Amino acid sequence: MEPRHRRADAAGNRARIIQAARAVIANADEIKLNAIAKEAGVGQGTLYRHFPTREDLLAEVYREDVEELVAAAPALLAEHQPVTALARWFDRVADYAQVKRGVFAAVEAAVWQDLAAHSLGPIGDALTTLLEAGKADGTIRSDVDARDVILLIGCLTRVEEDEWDAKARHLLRIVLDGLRRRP
Amino acid sequence: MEPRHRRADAAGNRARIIQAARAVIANADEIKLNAIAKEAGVGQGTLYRHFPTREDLLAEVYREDVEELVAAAPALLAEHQPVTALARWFDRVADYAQVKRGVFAAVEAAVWQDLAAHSLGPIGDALTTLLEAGKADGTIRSDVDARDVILLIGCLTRVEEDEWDAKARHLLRIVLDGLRRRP
DNA sequence: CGTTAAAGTGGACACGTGTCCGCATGATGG
DNA sequence: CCATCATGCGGACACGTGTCCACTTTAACG
Repeated sequence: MEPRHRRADAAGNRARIIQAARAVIANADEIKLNAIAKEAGVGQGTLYRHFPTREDLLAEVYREDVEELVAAAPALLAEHQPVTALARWFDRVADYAQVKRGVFAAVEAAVWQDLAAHSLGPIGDALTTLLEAGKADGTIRSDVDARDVILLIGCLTRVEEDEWDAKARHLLRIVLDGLRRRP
Repeated sequence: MEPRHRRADAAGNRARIIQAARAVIANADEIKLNAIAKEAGVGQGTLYRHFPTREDLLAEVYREDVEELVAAAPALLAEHQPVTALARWFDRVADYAQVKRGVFAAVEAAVWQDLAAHSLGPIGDALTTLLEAGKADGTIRSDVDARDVILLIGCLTRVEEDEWDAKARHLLRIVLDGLRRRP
């Protein structure tokens, strides 16, 4: 009486949807869900059951990038002072968002969806690690949490392509300064 | 061969659309453009010609609030030190966004649409006034402009209703600290 | 194997957005 | 007052999103 798990074909469809999504994202500049469904050779109902929201799909497509970002946090902490580590991590975020352009917004949406569900999610955990280290040595203000930072980082979503280089890191620097403990 | 101005009826329709928008916003919690058109007794084509985007319409509906916000800047500067004035102005923003809830996002969208058009727009001008005063007396970092701040403030858009009181001002405070000149 | 019921499917459908264009309307010059 | 035609109207339409449900497939069990 095990939960009567899964259906091999369902997993196949799921995989094919992700693959199709990658293809569409790579080739078209528009990301239309129904186009992805068609490309994958499934009905839209199938797509929407596997990925209830557009964000769910994109988050899955870019899961690896997210994992990389998450893994970077402890690594940076091992090498740098907490505030420096946080600064470097912000740099990574800027790099990621620069290349992945439109997708950043969607992934971010997925992240704070996690937050709404009272679970921080992987990115939130990574951030918490960085923030706690900074609080512990007194360089980060004690009244901030991962959620605050994710919200603040969200402003990158609005930065236009052609001003990215000029604005993104600059904005993150301002945020970082805001997070520092006031002397 | 004067520009062959106007059409009295067009102005009337425009006014009726705004009125209808107010009604819909007040009564329904959903803001559907076609519902507004219907309420106003005009076709959707008419609505879309007068207000090409949803933001244009909402910005018009809340023009008064925006003007109030704009007017507050110089008034606050007359009474307080620049940083304090900026802090108070942020408070106003928080108040406004708290009451106008969903609309804040749209108005903000309209604002940075202005920015994209290389004109700061009224809000941008108000912010510039505040920032310049702060730079002049050395309390605000010199490398920020109104656009940066508008982008940063944009994070309020994502704050949920039920955590507004706890988060909004807190986030604005962090931003403000980020804007301060580092001692 | 055959049965059975849950798991899964896919496309039709409802909805909101935004565009487009043939038609009417009202200001203007005669 | 009438003729003219730019200005403006409005609704039909195309499109993308997301939902729903009658039907099919899979795999556990006898």
